[in-house]
Amino acid sequence: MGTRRDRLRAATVKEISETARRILVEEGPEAVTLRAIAREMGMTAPALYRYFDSHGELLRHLVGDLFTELTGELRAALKRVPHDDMSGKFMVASRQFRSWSLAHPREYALLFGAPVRGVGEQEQVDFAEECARQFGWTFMELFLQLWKKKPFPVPPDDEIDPVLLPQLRAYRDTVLGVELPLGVIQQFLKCWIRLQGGVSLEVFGHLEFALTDAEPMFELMLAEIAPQIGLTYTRR
Amino acid sequence: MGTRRDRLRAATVKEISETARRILVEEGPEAVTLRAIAREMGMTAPALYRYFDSHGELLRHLVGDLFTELTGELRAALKRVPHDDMSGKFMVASRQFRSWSLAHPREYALLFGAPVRGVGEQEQVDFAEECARQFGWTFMELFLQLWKKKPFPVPPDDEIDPVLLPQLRAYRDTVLGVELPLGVIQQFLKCWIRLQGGVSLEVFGHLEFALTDAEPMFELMLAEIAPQIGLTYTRR
DNA sequence: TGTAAACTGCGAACGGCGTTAACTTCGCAT
DNA sequence: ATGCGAAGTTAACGCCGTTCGCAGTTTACA
Repeated sequence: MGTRRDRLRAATVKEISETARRILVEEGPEAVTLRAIAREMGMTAPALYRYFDSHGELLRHLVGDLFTELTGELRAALKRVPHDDMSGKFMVASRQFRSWSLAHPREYALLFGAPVRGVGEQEQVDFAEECARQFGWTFMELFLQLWKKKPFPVPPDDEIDPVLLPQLRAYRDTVLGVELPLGVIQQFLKCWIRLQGGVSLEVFGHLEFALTDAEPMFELMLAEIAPQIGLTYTRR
Repeated sequence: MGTRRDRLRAATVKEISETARRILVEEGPEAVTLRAIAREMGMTAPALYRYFDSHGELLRHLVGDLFTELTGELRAALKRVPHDDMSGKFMVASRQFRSWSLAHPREYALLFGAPVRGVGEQEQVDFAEECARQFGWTFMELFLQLWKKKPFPVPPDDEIDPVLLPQLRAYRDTVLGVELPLGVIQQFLKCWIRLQGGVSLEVFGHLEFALTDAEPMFELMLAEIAPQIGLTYTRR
């Protein structure tokens, strides 16, 4: 398997990814064209079809890489927090997510923006989708640790919206495959929606009508969420 | 002003807008091309330049129209609520915003998605921007009425983050031009971020990893927000 | 009323895009 | 050494936004 051609091929794939990434950062998502990538590499566009079936698949691969990078940074940041400091872990994960998003708005748009034509359609088992799952699991895992270590009050099943209940159950049993009250998942979703919702608005500039620096609002949100899940808010 | 040519011109502008809108709805944002619009109208693409300086400006005009439509629907819905029922007004406005967004995902992406190249750059005083302001004011106005009619507790200035304080003050004095505690604006932003943040995630499909129908989560959010601003949550 | 200006459309063209097809070149296994 | 398949090329097709020059029509004014 270690044949010379295989190594060359792997190197080329890597160079394509890196080139695409650089163009994305420097010139924005719409500049990530096959011809631009090829040009930058001293190749021609059709040659890229030896490595990716289409422009969309190349972008999807890029999305996967970005998810992996983001996940890596989150996990690295989490590791730097003492194992028993769950409040610290939650704060760090949330703030790190926001930081990465603000530092990489182009990339963020690709990962969490409106689904883009040519990126959305998956063929069979998707690489990018798996990376996204990894990312999601990072937060979910943290949340589960949180609850297992120091259970916070969650609503019993019969107080959860009957439309929501089966959805939560399906998600728990099919995707998560863990045993825990559905109220925990409801609480997780509530928190995650606030977190990512807020970050999305900020990254896309939809708070600029009133704010030049939305960090205080983000911290305010953290301070409001923390006690809901049995944590104590700690300043940066 | 009522010259024959002026009337024809106005009619053409209107037809262009409607055609663009129809293509947007039926085939998605990336299908709204000058050539497609012209084709559908029995014209050629260069002719459209007699009416809009560029593709981007045409899209910006479309954005303005969409904002106006959305604002109109919100105001109409608000009018159907008794004047003194502020809880009802808040619920209706929030739910109507979500409904419109879910019913018009393509349009929503154009209005509230990641800033699109060619749409973002404005030249001089912008039509779309003014329409967006109108939309924003609809919610802000409701919020002010809310507070004036039945003031809810808001943090005093010296409890607001010192980084946030001047931003809120600038927004109140420069944009709003009304007299009210800065804590009210902070509270408004907190609510608006939750509202639009949640709707954005849902419309863009970023809750589908766990939910097929996010309405219960939206209602849960409303139920949590309502008491924070002196309202009582009412079911749909 | 005659005429010049302004407006509105057209076709052709430029460069860029994704993608396909035919063709060459070169690495590598038998 | 030969033959096969991988990796690259060029040429082409049909899209796209945009510009230019030209025609026909409407308007405004002397």
